Amino acid sequence: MTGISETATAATAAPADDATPPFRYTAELANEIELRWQGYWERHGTFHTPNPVGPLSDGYDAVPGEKAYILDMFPYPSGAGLHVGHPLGYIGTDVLGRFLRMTGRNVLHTVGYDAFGLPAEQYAVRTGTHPRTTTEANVEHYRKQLRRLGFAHDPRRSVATTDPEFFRWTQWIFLQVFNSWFDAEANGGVGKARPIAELEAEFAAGARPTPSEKTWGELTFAEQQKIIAGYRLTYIDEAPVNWCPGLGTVLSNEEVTAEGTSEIGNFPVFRRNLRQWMMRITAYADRLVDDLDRLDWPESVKSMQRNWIGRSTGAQVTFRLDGTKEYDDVSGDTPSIEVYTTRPDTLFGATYMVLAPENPLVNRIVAASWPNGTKDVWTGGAATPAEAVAAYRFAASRKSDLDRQESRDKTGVFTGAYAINPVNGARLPVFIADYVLMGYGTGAIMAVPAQDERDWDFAKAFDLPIIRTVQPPDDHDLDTAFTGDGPAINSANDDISLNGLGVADAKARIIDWLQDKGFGTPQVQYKLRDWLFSRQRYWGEPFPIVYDENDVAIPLPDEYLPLELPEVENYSPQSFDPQDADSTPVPPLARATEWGTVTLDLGDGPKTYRRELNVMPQWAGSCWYELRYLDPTNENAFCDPDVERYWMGPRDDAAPAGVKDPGGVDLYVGGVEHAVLHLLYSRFWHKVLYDLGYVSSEEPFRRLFNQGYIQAYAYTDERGFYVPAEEVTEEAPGEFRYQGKKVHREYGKMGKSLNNVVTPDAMCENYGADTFRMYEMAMGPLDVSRPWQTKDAIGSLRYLQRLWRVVVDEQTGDAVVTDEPADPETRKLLHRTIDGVRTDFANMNYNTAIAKLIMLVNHVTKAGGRVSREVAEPLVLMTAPLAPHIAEELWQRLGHDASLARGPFPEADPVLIKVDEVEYPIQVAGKVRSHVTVAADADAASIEQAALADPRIVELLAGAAPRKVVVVPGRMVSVVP
RNA sequence: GCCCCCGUAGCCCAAUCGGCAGAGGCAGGCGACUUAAACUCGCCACAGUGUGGGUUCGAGUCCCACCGGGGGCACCA
Repeated sequence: MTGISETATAATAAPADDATPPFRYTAELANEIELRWQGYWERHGTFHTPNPVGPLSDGYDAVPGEKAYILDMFPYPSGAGLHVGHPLGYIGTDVLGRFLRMTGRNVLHTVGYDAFGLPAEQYAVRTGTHPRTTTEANVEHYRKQLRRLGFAHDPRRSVATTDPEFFRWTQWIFLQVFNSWFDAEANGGVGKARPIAELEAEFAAGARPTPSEKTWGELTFAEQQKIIAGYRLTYIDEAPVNWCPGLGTVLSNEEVTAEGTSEIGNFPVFRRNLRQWMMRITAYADRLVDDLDRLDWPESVKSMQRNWIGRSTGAQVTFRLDGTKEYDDVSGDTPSIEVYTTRPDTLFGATYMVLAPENPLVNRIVAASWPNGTKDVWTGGAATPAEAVAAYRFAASRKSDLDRQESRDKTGVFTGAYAINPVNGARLPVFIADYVLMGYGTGAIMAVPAQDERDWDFAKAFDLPIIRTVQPPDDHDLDTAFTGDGPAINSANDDISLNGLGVADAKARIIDWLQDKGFGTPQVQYKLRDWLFSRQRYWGEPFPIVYDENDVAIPLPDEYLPLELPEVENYSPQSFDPQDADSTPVPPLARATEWGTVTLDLGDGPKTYRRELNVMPQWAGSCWYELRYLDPTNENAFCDPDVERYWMGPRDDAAPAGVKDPGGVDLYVGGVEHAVLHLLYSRFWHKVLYDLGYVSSEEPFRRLFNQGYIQAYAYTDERGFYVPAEEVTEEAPGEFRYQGKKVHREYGKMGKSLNNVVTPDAMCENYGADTFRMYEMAMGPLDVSRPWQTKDAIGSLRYLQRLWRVVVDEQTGDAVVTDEPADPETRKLLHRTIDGVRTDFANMNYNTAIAKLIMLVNHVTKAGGRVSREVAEPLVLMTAPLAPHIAEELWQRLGHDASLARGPFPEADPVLIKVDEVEYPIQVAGKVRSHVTVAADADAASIEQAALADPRIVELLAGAAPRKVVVVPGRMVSVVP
């Protein structure tokens, strides 16, 4: 925890002094007004949003219009508190929510806290403070900071994932997932989750055969459960996982960077086989990809998810090994190699094969000695294939993922074995090489160097033949592979010819043939792996699972929820040397020895059970929090189905034509960094809940918007130390000084270590929350990143001061508007402004809305004299979503008793927006030469006539008839001489 | 290496379907107010749209190439 107001602030609004008029809108006055109205809103429950049914339904009958569910990605409450970058999205959603509420919508908007997580735990490890203590203090601090900004949040709906009343349902949902399996046949092959009980019934009835000799009834409970575990949507598996000794925990694939380090802390991550909880997210891979098309999301996020799921279609093909070697060591069968390929059309061009070094098949196929025809480069210098393979495997095992990436040079050794190409009987030498990964496909490939760059490189390095089976275009560099489309060549046997076919047709033809002959089948592959769900940490949700004497995982019955964390002496997972790949995780809960075993009566008398000692990852709570906001006090369900249907249910009119609306939150705003973590996990959980009938929406977030980041300049002195950014001055363009000395400017994040943090607290103190909100929205469109410049905020303060003076006399504090009507010009401007501001707000174009408001204020200010109420009131109302406190204050001073939170919002008179005359620019030879003013409803012919009659144009044409005249009604006239 | 997004005034940003490059703000200059300064108010100036081609009557906007910035992916067969 740090002090938040220690930041020095050089540029601030000038303080009020004796010379300042007594009722000027200064920072001091703004602060007084803001605190007062925040108190008012809280006392009156102004932003309590009614549900259609249930305990929060008070006031629902008075709701005038449609609902709108607006959501921010909830924050992790860190000890450092907020800086000015954090609230950007929250202000954006607040402005929209306030605007919609003023126009009659029932707006649900609140904020909660993603409060389980590593920092509080690491702080606990260092200081012994319970993570709950730290977390609750941080949440309190965040609440205060956010409250000060005047958000129209429903405070009753704010939850924290660490509340037992919240994680009780996180655990409950986990159990629903545990008690479900994915029936891929269901729903016309789309597949859906179904209760495990239905699966057990199928086994028991014999409708589904057991994978053993015995019938279901003959199997023991433990044996049955072992079979069932292979179906559950969450299950324990011994599998290669990402073990991060530096953090003392395992991590999901999504939490590991491409460099093979942990996303948090940047520690090395190692692949280890460990027993861990997994979530069968891969069962949903198709739906997760396909349903992206139904979402109103940024294309970049969609493409990141598509990429992560990595669906590809191709074929699995069987290559028989050349049967000259004795393979009767195990089964007597001649082994074969299964490969996955997306290019079965290139089968005729396969010239060798590669197994991943870790592929278990390697042991069986290694030849006793180098066969005839073995080239020197294939042997790795070893005397026998076995030696070469052993040496290569050893070397490969020593390479980290990072090492593998650093060099793309192709390495490998020959196994001494040959496989037979099913399409032409060619003998293909089988290699092992680390460019083939065990974790994808079958861990084996057919290599087609002519149509694959990697295979090309390997073939060149190992002197292997290259056969082109797709005709490259004439301009193709013949020293490279050709991976594009083209007619097949060299691709025929006695039975089938692909020659002349394009890639797609050739694929279809050969797959049919392979299937016909029993050599292969069509196959879909995914990069997505199951989600590793357990963590060796303390500060997370405990699994509601116990184990019986046979190690069978038993779900805790509902009445045992929430299962709370035990008190422990020491919060740290066992700590390890970050480089120690062979260490083994030990969860902190293992220290709670009494808690770890428990005697329960789960139906067959009291028995002793062992508890699960891992906890859930931080993503668990954020997988469903948007549902809890809807019905936060419900003790019987995570959310009432009627409430969910009202706020998130699918609606025909919410999707573009031809798209079946999946439902979900109407607008979800947050940073792009969650593109494949939170946003993929929560979609998965939501789909399970949908399949099980708990929610009516198929997707959690119908529309997603990524806000930009507020970045900041940082300055280093000649020693390289960061100096306080707020005290740096620009002496000349590009020349920056701190205390007279030159400093060097950098651009990037805002952070304590860069000495450039500006807090919302400081902005409120020096300008007021309304100015701060206004400035953040005026800086540019919400989705664009921009640099923070504290001094620029003065412009927003000036606007609010002018608005204030429109209503209030700075000397007396009295309202000064007149009841005289506005002059026609002002009235027209007003209605054009209303029209534009409405559109801009609805599209979240706040910067342009602000520009229009400033124009109107400047217009009436410039005119001098008292401003008509007819203009002043709409101005105040239109400013309200952006700067709600001053707007409430002025609204009251204009004589209104009620809050403006529910409107009215001004409406533009269509008659007044209409223009009756249009000034057309006239271009001659593409250059603007003159202007002519014509009635707005004039037809093209009369516009042309007027333009050609213009003296300047007559002069330019000098009597010649124009070759062509282009008239764009409402726009311009172009004359081609 | 591949893919995506963005380059408009000193700075942050506007500019419907391709139709007069400027809405707004900051900074700057001049002036009013002030004993003075700050605040406030008024007025003013400032770019031809990263570069080079192309399409068009007309290009900031569309197409191609390149340069600069940001992001994603990176042996996924």
